[in-house]
Amino acid sequence: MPSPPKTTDAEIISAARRLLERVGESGLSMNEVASAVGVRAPSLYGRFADRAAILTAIQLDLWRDLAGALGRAARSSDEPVEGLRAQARAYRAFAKANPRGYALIMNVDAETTDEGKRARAAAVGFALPPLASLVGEEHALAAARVLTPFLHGFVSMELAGGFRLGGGVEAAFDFGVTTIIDGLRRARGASRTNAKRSRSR
Amino acid sequence: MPSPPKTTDAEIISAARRLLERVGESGLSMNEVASAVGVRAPSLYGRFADRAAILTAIQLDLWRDLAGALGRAARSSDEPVEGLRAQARAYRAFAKANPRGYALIMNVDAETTDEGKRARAAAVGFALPPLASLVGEEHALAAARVLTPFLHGFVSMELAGGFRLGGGVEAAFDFGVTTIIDGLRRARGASRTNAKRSRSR
DNA sequence: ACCTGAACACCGTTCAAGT
DNA sequence: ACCTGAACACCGTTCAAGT
Repeated sequence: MPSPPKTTDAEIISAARRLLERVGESGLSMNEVASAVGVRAPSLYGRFADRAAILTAIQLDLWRDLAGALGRAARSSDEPVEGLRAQARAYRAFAKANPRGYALIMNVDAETTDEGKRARAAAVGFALPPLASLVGEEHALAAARVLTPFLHGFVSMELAGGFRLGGGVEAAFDFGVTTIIDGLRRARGASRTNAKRSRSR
Repeated sequence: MPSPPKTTDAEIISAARRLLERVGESGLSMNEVASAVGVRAPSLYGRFADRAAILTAIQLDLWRDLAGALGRAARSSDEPVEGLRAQARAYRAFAKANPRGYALIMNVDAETTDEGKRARAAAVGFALPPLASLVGEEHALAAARVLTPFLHGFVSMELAGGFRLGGGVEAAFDFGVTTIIDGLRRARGASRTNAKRSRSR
């Protein structure tokens, strides 16, 4: 006499994600996740290997959401600078909407699956085309390694309660994005520090 | 018949810090901290309110170390660009030497005491003088809000295992620092986006 | 086929008892 | 004065038993 499932993987993940935002990673217990989907803790082990597997699944979910938001932003404009600005805004908005989740996917100790790595690469990748048209194909990766760290650093400092010395955080963010894009434009061609070799000579 | 102390606060903190780097924050148990200093877990509660208090004490210790390293770097050169470069290198070196500790002090969920806030402000403050001579007193804070997020973002992405797309991470870091300093120099005076008001007109 | 209570080894924390 | 074992409420996880 087979028992019908009381829940699904997807329901567990989304319940766990909501719980994560409410109680933080260390507060996310198997008991609470289970009771949020109307089941007992041991039942979760039929679907996920352990607590870490649930966290990993949440991460994948978050990476996909972030990649989606960045993709939409990228498609919002053909003009590279405007496209980059839109992505920057979308990135910050995502982090502010999912602060605990954002911290989770950026965590040092986070385990990642191959799927997670792919979703992560996709998210990072959306900045490359506009950067390429801004600084040239061969400097796009180097440029991404300036802009992306700034975005991550800014929002994670903001979420951690930084920027308390006054002044608008919104304006500071825009200023940072503008300054970096300007700096990158200037570095175009001039710097070969981070290019493997300079062919055009 | 008074029992002599078997350990000290300082010994506990430094043992806990070593343990943190080895096993990570979630692996740092009161049992292990206690046994590392030759005592039983309940004894720790005579010195620290709870586990969170030990983590907070570790954070203060780390902020002081970071502030010390940045201060030394700041004093290494009078030339603002060279001073900023030295601080950037010191910042990255600190994070790489204390990866788990670095993650701890930057954590969203971290509690902070007033002492911690002061040590944190001191650490951030060392970049202001060279930035002031680079972009002017009134834009120094805005400039710090571009450079510091980049530094934090870069090292935390590096520690999290980012930058796997090839190319030298070292060179990428230098390129970022250079690009941002250049961008900030150019923005001097031109941008009033993030200044409260423009007096010089 | 799926869910469950009971059990195990752990954890942070409290507290009365020891010296 | 400081340290300790015992106890409590929790936690993740396993597993035999239920339907």
